[in-house]
Formats: sequence, structure tokens, C-alpha cells
Amino acid sequence: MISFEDFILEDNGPIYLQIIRYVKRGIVSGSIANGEEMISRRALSALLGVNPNTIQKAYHLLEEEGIIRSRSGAKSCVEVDEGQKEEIRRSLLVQDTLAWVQAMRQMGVEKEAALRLAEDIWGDPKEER
Amino acid sequence: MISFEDFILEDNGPIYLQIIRYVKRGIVSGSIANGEEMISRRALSALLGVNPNTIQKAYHLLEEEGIIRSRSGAKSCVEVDEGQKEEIRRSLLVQDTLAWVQAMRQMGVEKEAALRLAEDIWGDPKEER
DNA sequence: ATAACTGTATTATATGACTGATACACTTTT
DNA sequence: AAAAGTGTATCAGTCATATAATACAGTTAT
Repeated sequence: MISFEDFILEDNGPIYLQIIRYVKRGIVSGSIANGEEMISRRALSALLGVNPNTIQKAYHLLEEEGIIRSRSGAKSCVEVDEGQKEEIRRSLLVQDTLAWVQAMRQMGVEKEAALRLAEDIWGDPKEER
Repeated sequence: MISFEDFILEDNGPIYLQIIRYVKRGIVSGSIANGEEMISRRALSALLGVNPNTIQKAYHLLEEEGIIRSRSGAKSCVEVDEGQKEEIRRSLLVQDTLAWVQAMRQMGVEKEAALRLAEDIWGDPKEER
């Protein structure tokens, strides 16, 4: 079951969008698999300290996007085929990376300097040479 | 004068925050210099097709942050010392880059793959969505 | 079967973001 | 001095986001 254990509530954007983003990124990384059960709306509401209606909005939109499937009375399940997965992956990777590249460019940062900065911030656990 | 010629109105976040971000990034890149005049609130309102009150909110917050200075009746001016510039630069670079790195990590993208993707997109910023 | 849980729906309230209109005082331009 | 432009302020209204309190019907577990 998707437990939302490592989910952290930010303060930058709407909560329901953060939840949708979390699920999509989980699908891309593979930590969320097809057929997996979602945590119930009430349980997630209690876990995050967020109103049930806000959770419902996120789940409803996920269903409209064809990412989860809900049967009244039972838990909602993830339902994505390989095509959807690949589309979500491509979309998120391009969106996020393009936004970062544009930010760096608008600040006049050269490509090499930007990549070096990203490498630094990544943490670099295994030092090369 | 700061003409906001290359400013593009996005649909992802509050307009007044987009304006503030634009000014800050301009200061970091050097395209906006200390002492420079801001375009008037009414003129920017007309240029962007946005309500004057929204522009005023952005300008007011910029003044509260000590980035611009306003005298009633005259145009507002940018007023930042080198210390502020450096702080803004550091803050924006780390924020934006950290957000991107975290996104890539949450999607299970390896550092090398992420950097390669960024390098690709840096070259052709044509596609979106 | 009963109880507990689940998805779904409704109504109401509060706040932030944005718009629209107007007004006043100050500075710059003519 | 007069006109035009500018910063500042107020009031009202709409829409999105989030909260709160219920209610009902379907599924699962006991």
C-alpha cells in the first residue's frame, strides 16, 4: 500500500497538487507500482493533518487523469500502463529540468557553472578520481 | 529603465511573486543595475494586462525586502548594495537547484543521467509539455 | 449479519489572489 | 501655474484553496 511515509508537506503550492506530484514521481521512480492500493482518503487526511476534502480533490483529479481507479466502498488502486508511465516520466523530467535551465539562464549562469553547482548540491557521495 | 520587455506571464504561480522573481533574477544577472528606475505601476499594469493592485503588491513587497525605494510622486528605483546582491544570488541559485535535484532524486534519476538531460535541454529549449 | 471502513456528496465558512473603480497627495513636465 | 504622471489608499466583488461538519451507500472484516 502507498503509505505516504516519506511525503513532506511544502508551503510553496496547493496541497492537492503536491499529492498528485508525489504519486506521479513515485510511479516514475518505480516506488509506486501498478495495481498498488492507495491509502484511504480519511487515513491520509489524518496522517497529513489536512482536510479530507483536499485529499478527495487530489484523488479525484488523479482518477480523471487515468492514474488511479476507485470503486465506491473499496480502496482506490493505481492503474497505469507502460505508455502512461513513459508519458508521465517524459513530461515531468522535461518540465522540471526546463524550469531549472530557464532559471539559471535568466540569472546569467553559464551552462558549465550551473552543472557544477548541481553536482555540488547533489551531495556527491562517491568521489571520482 | 526596467521595461519588463522580456517578462513572460506564467500560469503556475501568483503574478506578484513572478514579478518579484523577475526583478531578483535580473539583479543577479546584472541586467538590472543599482539606481535604475522601475517602470511605473500603471504602465506595467497596462503592459501585462494585470490589475494595478497586483503590481502594487509586488512593488510593495520588493520595498519591504529593501530591493527598491519609492518616493511618493516619483518613479521607484532599485536600491541594492553588493551584500544584498550576493545574498539574493546565493539564495536563488541554491533554492532553484535544490528543488531540481530533489525532483530528480524523487524520480530515481541518477546524477549522471540528470546532468546529461540538463545539458541536452540547455541546447534545445524548444519542446514543452 | 454486524461493525468498521471506504468512496462520494452536500453545505457552509474563511482566507489569499486578482480584479475594478475611485480618490488624494506628491513630483515631474510642459 | 497648469497638466500629466506617479505612489498610495480604500472599498467591493469574484474565484481558488482549504477547512468543518455531516450524510449516505457500497465493500471488507469480524
